[in-house]
Amino acid sequence: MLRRRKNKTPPLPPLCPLTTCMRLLGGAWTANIVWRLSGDPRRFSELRSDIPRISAKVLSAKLRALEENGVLTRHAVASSPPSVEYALTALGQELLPVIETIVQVGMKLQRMQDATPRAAPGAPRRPRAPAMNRT
Amino acid sequence: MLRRRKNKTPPLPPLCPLTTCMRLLGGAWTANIVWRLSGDPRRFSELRSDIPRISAKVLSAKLRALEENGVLTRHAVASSPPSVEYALTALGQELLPVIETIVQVGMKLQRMQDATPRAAPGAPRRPRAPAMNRT
DNA sequence: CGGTATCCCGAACGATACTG
DNA sequence: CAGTATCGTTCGGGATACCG
Repeated sequence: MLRRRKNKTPPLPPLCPLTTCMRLLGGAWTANIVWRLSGDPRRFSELRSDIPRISAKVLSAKLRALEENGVLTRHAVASSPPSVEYALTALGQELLPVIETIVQVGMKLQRMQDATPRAAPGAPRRPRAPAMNRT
Repeated sequence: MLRRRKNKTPPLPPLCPLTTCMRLLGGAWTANIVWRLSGDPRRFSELRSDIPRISAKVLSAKLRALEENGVLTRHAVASSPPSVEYALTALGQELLPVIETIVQVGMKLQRMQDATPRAAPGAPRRPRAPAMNRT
C-alpha cells in the first residue's frame, strides 16, 4: 500500500507537442467548452446550460485548466449579482480550426461506421460505457 | 449496496461528431500511433520503440480499437518469425490533417506557456496544481 | 450566481508474467 | 515477435452538499 513511485516520473524525454495538445483537450468536455466560446464570451451558467450534462465541478476544473494554459480569460464582475465571463484568447482562437477539423472527420467517421456493419468478427468487443456523449 | 443507478443511462441525445472523434483519439497515445503510421506501415515492435513509454497492453488495445473503427488495417504474416503490419486506411489518412493541426497548435501552446507568466490581473487565482504536464 | 469540498466509481494506464 | 492475462495505480468525472 502506498508504495507507488516505483517507476513513476522517470526522466521524461521531450515528446511531441501532440501530446501536449491532446492532454489539454483530452477530456470529453474541453473541446466542447472551447467550441461554445467561439462566438461571444459566455458566463458560467450559460456554459452549464449549453452543455447540459456537465457538472459544476468539472466545468470549473476545465475552465481553470484552460485559463492556466492561456486558452481563455476569466473576467469577474463583482456586481450585486456576481457575474463572470469567459472568453477565448488569441491562442484559444487558434484551437478552433482544430476543432472544426475534428468535427469534419468525426462526421466522416460516423458515416463510415454507420455504413460498415463490421459486427465484431470473432470477438464481441466491450460495448463501452455510455459515459460521455455530448456536444 | 444496491447503489441505484439513479442518473446513469439518461436519454442520450445524439452524440456529435466532435465527441465521436475525440473518443477515437481520446487517449494520449492514439493520435501518436496514427501519426507514426503516416509514413509506411509499421510493425508492433516498431511502434513500441517509436513510442517508448507505451506498454504492450495499451498499444494492442489501441490498435484493436483503431482497427475496429476502420482507421487502420492489420496484416498478419504467419511466417517463421511472426510479423504483423499495421497501416492506415483511407479513413485513417483523413485523420492526418487533424493531427498535423494539433501538432501545430501544440507547439504554439508550448511556446506560449513557456513565455507567458500570466499574472492574472485583478484577481489572483489560487495557485492550483500544476495542471497537466506530462510530456 | 459562481463556484469549492467531499465521496466514490469506473476507465485509462502501467508493470510484470506468460503464451502461441 | 506479437500479443494476452492479471494486478495495481492514477485520474477523470458524476452526485451531493455547502460557501461567498
